[in-house]
Amino acid sequence: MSSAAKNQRSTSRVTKKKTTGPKDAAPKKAEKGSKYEYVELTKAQLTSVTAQHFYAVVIDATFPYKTNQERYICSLKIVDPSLYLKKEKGTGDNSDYATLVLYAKRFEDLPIIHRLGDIIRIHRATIRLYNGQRQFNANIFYSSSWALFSTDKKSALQEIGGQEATSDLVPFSHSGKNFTFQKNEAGIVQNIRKWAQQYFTQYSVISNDMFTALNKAQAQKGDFDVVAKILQIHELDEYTNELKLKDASGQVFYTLALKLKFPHLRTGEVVRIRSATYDETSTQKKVLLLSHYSNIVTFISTSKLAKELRGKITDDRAVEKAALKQDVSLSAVVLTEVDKKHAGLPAHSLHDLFHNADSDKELSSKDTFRTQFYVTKIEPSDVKEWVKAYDRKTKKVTSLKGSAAKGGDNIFQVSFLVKDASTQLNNNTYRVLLYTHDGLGANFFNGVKADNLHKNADARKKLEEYSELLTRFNSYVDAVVERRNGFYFIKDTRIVY
Amino acid sequence: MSKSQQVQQQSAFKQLYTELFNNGGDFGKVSNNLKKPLKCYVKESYPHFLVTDGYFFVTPYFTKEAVTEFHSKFPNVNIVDLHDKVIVINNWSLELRRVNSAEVFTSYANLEARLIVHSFKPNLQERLNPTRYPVNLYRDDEFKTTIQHFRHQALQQSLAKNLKQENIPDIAKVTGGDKKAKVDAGIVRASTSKGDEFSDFSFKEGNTATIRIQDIFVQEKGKDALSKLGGEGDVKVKGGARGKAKAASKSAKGKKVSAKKADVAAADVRKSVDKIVKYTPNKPSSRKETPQKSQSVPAAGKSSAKKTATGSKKTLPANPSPSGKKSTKTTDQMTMAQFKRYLEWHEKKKGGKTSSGGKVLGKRSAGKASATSGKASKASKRSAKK
DNA sequence: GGGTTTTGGGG
Repeated sequence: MSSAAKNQRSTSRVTKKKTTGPKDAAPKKAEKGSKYEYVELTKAQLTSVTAQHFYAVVIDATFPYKTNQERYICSLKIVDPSLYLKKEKGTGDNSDYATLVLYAKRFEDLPIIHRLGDIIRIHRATIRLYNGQRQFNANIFYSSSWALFSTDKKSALQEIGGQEATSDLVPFSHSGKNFTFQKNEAGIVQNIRKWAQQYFTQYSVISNDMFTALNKAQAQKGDFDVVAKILQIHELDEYTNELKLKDASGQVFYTLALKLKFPHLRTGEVVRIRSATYDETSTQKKVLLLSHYSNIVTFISTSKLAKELRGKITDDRAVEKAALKQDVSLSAVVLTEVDKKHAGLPAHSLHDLFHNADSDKELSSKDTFRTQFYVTKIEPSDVKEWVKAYDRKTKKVTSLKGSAAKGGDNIFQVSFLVKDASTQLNNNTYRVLLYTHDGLGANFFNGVKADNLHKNADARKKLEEYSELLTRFNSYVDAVVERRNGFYFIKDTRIVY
Repeated sequence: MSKSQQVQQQSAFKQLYTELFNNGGDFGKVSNNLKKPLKCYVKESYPHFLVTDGYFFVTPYFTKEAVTEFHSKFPNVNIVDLHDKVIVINNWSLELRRVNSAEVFTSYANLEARLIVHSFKPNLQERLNPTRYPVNLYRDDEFKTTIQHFRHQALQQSLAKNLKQENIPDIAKVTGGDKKAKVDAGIVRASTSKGDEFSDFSFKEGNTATIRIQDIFVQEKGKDALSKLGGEGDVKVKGGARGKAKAASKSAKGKKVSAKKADVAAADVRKSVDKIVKYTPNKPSSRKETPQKSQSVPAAGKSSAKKTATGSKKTLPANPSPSGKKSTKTTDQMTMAQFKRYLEWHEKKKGGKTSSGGKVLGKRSAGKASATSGKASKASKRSAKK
């Protein structure tokens, strides 16, 4: 009858307290087979006072939030093969759904939805009609329980290595200490998973009536939902990421997303924001405000909507171009782009690169890293000395100053004194080198080659402008660096402004 | 060098605090037209006292004079019971402080612009209009960025001053193929200041002595009000000086505060009342938890505005504390949940240090804050939140 | 329940 049971919570979340935990995900009462009978959302008896069990696909969710001293809530929108399309005429392919409200005494007892399209199993929920809609209630603090199954191969957290891997029939997270699974459930999970994949492939799921276009955000009275592509994730500080979003309307907005709360977000992905408000106090850039119950979720891989938006929305850097015309801009500008071949290279902070690289086993075993920083100072301060004559045999460099022709090749020999969020408050600055003697970083200055800057006024002027651009406030460099002899050299990185 | 705010900033706090940072922390350089009385809503009064301008909440820091004057003029009103009330801050100033942002949530990147209150009064009858849910100014995207800009300037200035002699690694030195070469060779100290934290700032750090809300609580409810109720009177406050050990020793010295330079601007703060909170057509609002015979607000746009003689000493709140007289009960104005919360808060703090700002409280602080009253004006209503 | 805590940079 039951299989795949685990002793520990399968969730990766850390249970801070150890108070009397809620009951098992699947309270075991009878010893006989089908203890739980799963009903379709549409079949659940509205008149029944008995708790019911079901499997459903999540298409929206709040983040679990505290409402008072003793309660936490998580509200979801769910669908299944019996309930997913509005039947009324003129509603097009607008989605229909039931709501599921889970109540708990602890934050840890509620499900965190990072991705739409995943499957949730509920035991012992009650149902009623609320505002003409089917609403299921699950009191996790009493006897209800939940379990989340990933529709894609890996859950959102498993994809970033933040959660233990599980097989197809094991939930990546569940309430309670234990999880039970009846033999007949395997088919149910596989069926609804397949249905979910097809459903997201054929429909938008998040139909137009379920979100607001960003170019209409300012006119909204209260909060609204958004569907947009993440153009950029800027690490504002140790705890916060600033997302640069753009939706189908073409409007760009920024919003702050706590790293701990939304660890699964990645540049280029399409997301849905459940509840945001227009910030009337931001005058330098468009900003969306989030609340503690706000959520930012991605879509399962088969999502038609996400796929369309990923391909349709592009970054024209219009905001940045305008920002660079101001004396001081509050919009972060990432000046560079790294070669596509490093797309999968994980990023590391300067703290890791300079304070942990020799002590951490993982870090010390690697020599190529992706990293972001801002340049506080550039040496030589005299731009004309950025390019030197280099003798490959003696490894000696010579200033090109003076009329005498120098032998050897012209190379860039520049040192950037940089800093980032992980080192924001300390008294250090870190050396990252742009030395092109071996070819590394040769294209950094976007086409400006290493030439005698004492003579080539044109090149010198461009580099002086880049010097200013690099060291100006709110300018950032996203680079790939290679460690050689304890030094980090920029490579495969190019300024795009 | 500062930004061009083409659009008028709607939040008074954001505009004020931003200007302070953009002017190097010098309150004297902040636009005088912004130095007007501040009318704000008291979002919370204990264990944290927070006021809002309709958009953001910040912590007001009361000087001893402000507290003394308040208690003198409003003998039956507890500062700690001002939750959900409106107050008008007639005399104030701003100052920059270096703090530990890991402990002070109304700060960012170890910097805090503090609103020093020299004189304020309650507008017990006034209700402000509903506004957006107030959020922490120090968590605002643009404001955080403004503070980063401030630090960026300080760092670059420090670097220009301390790293005059350049030192670029020789190519011969970096091409050895030495796998064991350590990366710490790339670490460059920005300034010669002691400690690991960057501290080479040029701004004049504020040092106005203020009174912690916990002390005001004890003053108003009695030194053992808390312990009597099960909590501990000995509470510790987070924040203030940077570094715990440092904070303790520092405050222990109890340095005196020079009352002169103190608030250059304090004196300028007068003019007419600023319309901090947007007023709106009034509509009688009724609050559930505070049974107050709230006067229904006049129909006009501005409203109930009881212009209680602000500067006069005679004024007695038409409608004192809920109980009609100064309350000493710690449970006043609190729901069971809130009560439980503050008891827990005290419980958690006990055993900690006693000082907060790193300054001594006792001595009079800076500036002879002359309470200038603006005319309380545009009143409005604020529907009670649940 | 389409919402507002403090853990006061998951809540």
